[in-house]
Amino acid sequence: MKPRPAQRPRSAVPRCERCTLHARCLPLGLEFDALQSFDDIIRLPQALKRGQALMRQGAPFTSLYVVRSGSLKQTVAQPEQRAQVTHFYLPGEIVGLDAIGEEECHGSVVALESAFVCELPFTRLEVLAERLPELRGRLYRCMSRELRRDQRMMCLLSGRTADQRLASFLLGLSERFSSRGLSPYRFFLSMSRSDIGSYLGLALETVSRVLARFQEQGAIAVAGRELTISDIEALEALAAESTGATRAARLFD
Amino acid sequence: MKPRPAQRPRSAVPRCERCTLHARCLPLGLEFDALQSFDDIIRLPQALKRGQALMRQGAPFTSLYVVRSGSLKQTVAQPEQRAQVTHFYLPGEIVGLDAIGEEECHGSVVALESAFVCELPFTRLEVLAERLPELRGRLYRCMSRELRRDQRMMCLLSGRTADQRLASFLLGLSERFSSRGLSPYRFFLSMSRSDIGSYLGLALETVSRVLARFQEQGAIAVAGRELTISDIEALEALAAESTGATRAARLFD
DNA sequence: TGAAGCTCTTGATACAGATCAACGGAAGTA
DNA sequence: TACTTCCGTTGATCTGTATCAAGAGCTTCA
Repeated sequence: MKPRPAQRPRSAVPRCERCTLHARCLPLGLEFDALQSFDDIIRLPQALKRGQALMRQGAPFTSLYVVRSGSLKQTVAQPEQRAQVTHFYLPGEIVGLDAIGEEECHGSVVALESAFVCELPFTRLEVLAERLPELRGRLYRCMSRELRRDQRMMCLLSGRTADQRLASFLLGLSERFSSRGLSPYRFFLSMSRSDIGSYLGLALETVSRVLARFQEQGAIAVAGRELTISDIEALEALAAESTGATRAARLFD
Repeated sequence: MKPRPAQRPRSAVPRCERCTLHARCLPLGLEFDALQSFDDIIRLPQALKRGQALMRQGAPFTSLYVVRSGSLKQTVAQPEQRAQVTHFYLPGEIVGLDAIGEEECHGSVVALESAFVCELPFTRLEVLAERLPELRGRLYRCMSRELRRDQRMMCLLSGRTADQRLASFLLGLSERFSSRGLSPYRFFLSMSRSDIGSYLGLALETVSRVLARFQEQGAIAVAGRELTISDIEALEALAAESTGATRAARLFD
């Protein structure tokens, strides 16, 4: 069942401006008037319950969504293959950039916990972008940044050990939470070990084992899904770890 | 604005229109006038010799490039890590989309063989996109498509065997060549085994061994870098192969 | 013509991580 | 309350692929 957007009158102060995520969201850098226009095309935050789908793979693409609170995962199912987790979305991040220019959604997106998302109907966004160069630039930049992020992920997936993948993953989360004003050292993993494993190309048992080892080594403390980074430098060292592969890399220097 | 003579000289016919790649390139779908404008901002094809760099990681980003002929690879070097191949570019493909919105190039791009590229200075492209909605759409679509491509790659890298990766890689190349009017069954691998291995997250020895095995099985024939797909269905079966992971995936049905 | 570099192939061995299996706890449900 | 289901942990084994090693072709260049 699709959550229904509430109707609302146009308010004098753009809502986006008052949103706590404003500094990290798409309309960043828009002038007051532009922000007002942007605000007008947004559909009010929709609530999602844990496990509820925001998009289904193959469904027609109509809107981008910005996460306001909570978190979501994207999964892609390919024929003859286990569905894989391809993204985790945190507040301020944009869902659906990979569906632009196809008529259909590339993967399914599901809430990992109670969440709110703002809907941006894409055709209206395009019309608006026509007269707001700033917005166009923001959109390009977001997509380009995502391209780089995906490439970093590709580098992580080929060529790096389970330890390195997990350490990088935790550091990445830490940074994302931190830049949202939350603690970089203590946060809640809204995804299961199985989700993490799927995302990182590891078996869920491996995820569990490596986390346990990191804890033994004193880099982190885990209790269920509550995670504490107790020694971030140790974790960074684990992410960069000099392995055989790295020794070989030195030959290129 | 260029004054246009009443009677257009032959040179005013947009070069893009006569380009054999026109049907696959960025300006696809532009009207005559728009194409003319587009043509105006292109810098004439630049020649690259094998091994020559088009971009260097960290260098300032100024232009997108479209491959006219030949092929290139992108490599990303990360500290404490072997440089990894992240992309191969074939004619008609756009280099640099991942650098938009940063000031610097995300990876190095090097010619794998003699190549020609068309340069599109990005600021001029942006100005042009301001008044050509078609072009904007094309740009979004290109970036979005690349996002999906990268995600497919991520799925390939996590969770799939060496055989599946290699088979998918060959099929992907086949399709790209085919859609450029070249033979889908017989083509030249301009990249080394080592490049392929780096791209697919495999050791170069593994690439060599798997290719040899595919040949034994009658799916392909390889002689150095000359590749023939002798049984495309066999290759497709190898790419989709039902492994343990797949059996598990069936549980989700 | 040979020497020096490459790239590619092929064989032997080692190991990281998958898989199989069993169990305990938490959360929801009848 | 007991039952089911999901999630996480831990142990034992197995295997795909990396790594090490050696040699064969191909280019390039002196």
